[in-house]
Amino acid sequence: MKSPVTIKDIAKLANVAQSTVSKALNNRPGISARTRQHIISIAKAHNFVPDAAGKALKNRFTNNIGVVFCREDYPLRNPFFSRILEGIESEIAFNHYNLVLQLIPNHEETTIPKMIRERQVDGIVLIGVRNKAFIEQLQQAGTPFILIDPRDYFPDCPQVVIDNENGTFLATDYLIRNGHRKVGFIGGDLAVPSFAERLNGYKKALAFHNIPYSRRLVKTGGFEEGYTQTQQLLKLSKRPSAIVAAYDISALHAYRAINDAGMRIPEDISVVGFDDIDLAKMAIPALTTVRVYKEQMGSVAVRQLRTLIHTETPVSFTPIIPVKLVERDSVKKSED
Amino acid sequence: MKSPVTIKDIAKLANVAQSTVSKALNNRPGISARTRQHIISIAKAHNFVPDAAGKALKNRFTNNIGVVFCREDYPLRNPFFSRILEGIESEIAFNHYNLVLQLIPNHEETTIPKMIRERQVDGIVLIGVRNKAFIEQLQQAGTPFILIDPRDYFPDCPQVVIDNENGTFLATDYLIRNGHRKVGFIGGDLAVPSFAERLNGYKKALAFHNIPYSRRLVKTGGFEEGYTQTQQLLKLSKRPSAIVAAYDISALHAYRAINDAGMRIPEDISVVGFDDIDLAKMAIPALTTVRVYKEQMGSVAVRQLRTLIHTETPVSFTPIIPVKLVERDSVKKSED
DNA sequence: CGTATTTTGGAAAACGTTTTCCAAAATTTC
DNA sequence: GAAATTTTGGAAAACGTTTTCCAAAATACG
Repeated sequence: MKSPVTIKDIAKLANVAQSTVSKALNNRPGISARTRQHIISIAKAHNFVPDAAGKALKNRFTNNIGVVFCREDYPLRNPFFSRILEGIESEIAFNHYNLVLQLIPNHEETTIPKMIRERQVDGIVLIGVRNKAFIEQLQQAGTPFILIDPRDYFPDCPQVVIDNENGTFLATDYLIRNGHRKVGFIGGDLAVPSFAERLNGYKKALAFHNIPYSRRLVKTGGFEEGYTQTQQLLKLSKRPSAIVAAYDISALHAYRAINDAGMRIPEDISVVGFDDIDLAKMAIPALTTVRVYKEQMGSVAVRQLRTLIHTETPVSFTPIIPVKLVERDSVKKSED
Repeated sequence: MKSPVTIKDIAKLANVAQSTVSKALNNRPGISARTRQHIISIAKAHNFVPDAAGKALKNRFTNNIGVVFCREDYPLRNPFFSRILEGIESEIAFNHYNLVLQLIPNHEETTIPKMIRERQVDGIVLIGVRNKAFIEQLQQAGTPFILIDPRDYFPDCPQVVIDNENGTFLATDYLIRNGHRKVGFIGGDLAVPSFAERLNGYKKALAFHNIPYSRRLVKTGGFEEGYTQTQQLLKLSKRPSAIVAAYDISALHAYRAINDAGMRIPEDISVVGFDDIDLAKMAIPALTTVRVYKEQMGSVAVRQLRTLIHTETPVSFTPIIPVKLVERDSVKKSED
């Protein structure tokens, strides 16, 4: 590592004081246009770039934003989280911040990451964190933070959420309008609030069309159990003609189960997913699903966080990211 | 943001000098075990954590490692890159470093990212960078760096590479051993060295089995053109009974083309991929492919980089990550 | 031309660490 | 018990910035 050129060097070269260089380079008033130009040109010529550590020490701002995922979610390989990260990244890059990525385990005893305790970041975005103790530590420490799609409710925390209920309402409504009266529902864990919301949307759509809700048509459990959940639905004496999956991943597991049972999509059974991950349109047949604007969630979160960082008394405001039904080929439509 | 507790506060509380606190906390000699313990317990009690900026300023080490991808590769949504990133992340976390993520455009005029010029990172890992000017700037600046799977050859740079040639050799050899004499090859851009290597492996396997190489069986071009490439192969008067795809993504596009042509895998035509991304085993039928140990590439790169950072005169050493053929269900086997 | 005002640039301190050097205290040696 | 040696802890400087405060220089005013 070559020894870098410092503000002191520039001052010497320009025959001025350090403070003058600083003023010139940071557009501070108090020096003439002439000297400012002079200094700027010398700094450029010598490739001067102010040192981040020096700046951070003085300014108390690092220009870094931390992005925290749960390790257990395998956020990097999970296409849903990846897209959120893309949104976060682009917004951070746009604002000339740095993105510090951190995966944390989800134990109750998890302590605040080093990067925060050491004041390496000005604020953090948390995705999928469901650890109450962790959040409380953060609040105590006074670190600005924002939650994306929190798995547990932290009602008094700044957060960005998905319009889950509306999404499954749209999906279920769409199926019913296309002649499906018996609609199954598969998905994850009822203890997860966002999943509970999705189930709710399904129920509301049934109610809206005066179709009685039947517990037997709903299969919950592990996030990845779509295969067995679907098998159970197919075994029912009066099996559903359509399935709403709370996650595209579940829907794709359903695809396999349906395929293995010798049935065809959508001729024998229709499927609608939720999330619109990349695989949805790659699947055969392409999956009709509820699109979640994942990139938007990420970028909105960063924008919110930036105001949190730079404002003294933050106003709590919870953006709800809308959803949209994307019609593809996995639903059999009624003729009329 | 609450004002944090500094080393000065601890010194005051413990009735010692700052320097003594520093020695105690950093296991430096020159103080008695008694005072060391005393100071440590006080520091603990007051949740003292040394400030990163202060440390960096003094030490000239940030404990940050930069990870640089090309924006055009969409590395976050690309499962291949994601897995590399997972490997990088786990190795970085293991060493208590921070990961600073940075996507750069791939123009020739791209300048060194701010995080490097400002000395925010101790070194960087570059993935898929094919920009000569960029690499040269880096060398000039003296930043420690390592390349992963470089798209162009930078022979004198530290790098981690895939055993591409061996991979396609194994794939092609496997097909031939299973009775396939007419084997097609699809993939990306010949200007990309790693792709050229993959093509080479295919040729070598043919030669090994005394099968003449035919240019007509090889379809190159865009990374994502697997669909049309496969269509072309299927249209040949004597169409191949098997296809080697240089990337799993290409293979999955081939799946669609084959499906759309009304043929079945592997009964009518066999397919082998390369990379072993997640979708490979999820595909129907599960894709036989060449596994690349992507996580290992990432972690090896970080390990190499760490020695580059902490050594004065680095020894250039190029780890070649091995590959392995993973048999699944997309190849029709000969009876014998 | 002398005074009042404004503009300009510099000296010094501060941010939170670590490290070097030195003096005082404690211990050993005779 | 004094001298020589070792151990212990403190004062100060340094890392690269920014900011505050002040004095000198330039300009305006009468």
